[in-house]
Amino acid sequence: MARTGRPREFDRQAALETALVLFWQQGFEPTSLNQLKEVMGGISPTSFYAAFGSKEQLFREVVALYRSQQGQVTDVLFDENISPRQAIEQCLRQSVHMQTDKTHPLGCLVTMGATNCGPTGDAVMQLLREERLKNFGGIKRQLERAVSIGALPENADILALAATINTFLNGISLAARDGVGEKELQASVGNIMRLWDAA
Amino acid sequence: MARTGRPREFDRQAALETALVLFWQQGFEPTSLNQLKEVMGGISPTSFYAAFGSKEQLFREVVALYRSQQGQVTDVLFDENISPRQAIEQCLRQSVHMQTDKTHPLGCLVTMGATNCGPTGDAVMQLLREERLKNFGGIKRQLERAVSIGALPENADILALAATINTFLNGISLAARDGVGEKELQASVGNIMRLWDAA
DNA sequence: ATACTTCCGTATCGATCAGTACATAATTAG
DNA sequence: CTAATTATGTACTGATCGATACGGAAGTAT
Repeated sequence: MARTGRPREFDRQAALETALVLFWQQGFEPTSLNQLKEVMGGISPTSFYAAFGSKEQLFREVVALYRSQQGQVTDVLFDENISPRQAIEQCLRQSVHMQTDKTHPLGCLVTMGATNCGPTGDAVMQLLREERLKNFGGIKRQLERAVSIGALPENADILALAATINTFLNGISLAARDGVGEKELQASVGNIMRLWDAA
Repeated sequence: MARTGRPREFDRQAALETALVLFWQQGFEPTSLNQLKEVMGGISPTSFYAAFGSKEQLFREVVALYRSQQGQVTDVLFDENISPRQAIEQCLRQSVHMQTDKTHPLGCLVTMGATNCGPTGDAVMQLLREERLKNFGGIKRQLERAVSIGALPENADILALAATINTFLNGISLAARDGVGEKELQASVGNIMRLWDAA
């Protein structure tokens, strides 16, 4: 049974997708309500707030959507059914592929979505930071697992290797936005993985 | 001979320094004139515009100041009087040291100063992008020099190695802001330099 | 002294910010 | 039908954005 009341006249999901693109391009703070309303189908402020609550709540929904779509390239970091080395390499290769895909904004929303924030944007900055730290945690856990199953030697400096991988992963976003191509970045992933083999 | 007219009542250089700190913390767009005027000694809008022209012009001055101070850690990329390997390693180690120094905002202004921009911030974004691409160019030139003097083999994939180093360099800013310590990041530099030795 | 130059503080500009008030339209429930 | 519910469009809120107008203050030049 459809719920009561006047039906919504715009596609909520489609509006979320276009909001995602805008936030991805510009980040949280410089993206204005007017811009959002316009790209979300020219909806009215009343419709916007009735459907999404506030700019920050919309952003949180957008981040969740991103994580379930393009951002799932990092999910493999938490997969314990493949080899640790495969998990890391797949994460990096998929991240490079996704972030250099010109069918959407370059770089990563979690990495770049809220880097320039005034005092009002602290909560949003923290939201994305936690997402990044989750990924860093996933990297570390895969390395620990690698040591525990003998895929990496006991004396490997896995904290340093994890930091190296994490830092490289962070850097992909800016590199992509600065025009570095997928080819060079995939070759760079090959370099990073060579560190694994030498560890 | 002192120049004519009423003398300025605030220290222009000191005001620039405090503006640098604020832009470094928050980035270009979310930093407001009110915030700037306050930290710059509580100067009036008239004094601000007379002395600095506009928010964007102030930012450009701030970037130049940063480049001449903290940002000079990358100048070594253009030094042809030391070995190419030393140039790269010094750049990375100094960058890590500077960007994790808690006496000023974490990360790098050139990397993070204008990542979230609306349509009005394009010029500033481009300014920092060009600074980053200059550094990337310096990395590439050092690698070419290394090949030319036999410090790297002829068949080394220097474009891939340059992209790896550049991407890592980009990533240091976010890593530092997310709380990764200097120790782990210096160890990561050691890892990156291992790629050089294996090239 | 007077002109000239430069900086100062206050008050304010139009535009835009995120968010709301209010009356109305469209649907379901009874 | 009426009531209840939910969405709609228009108009508008106070706050803040970057930037300016204007008159006076403080210095130098002659």
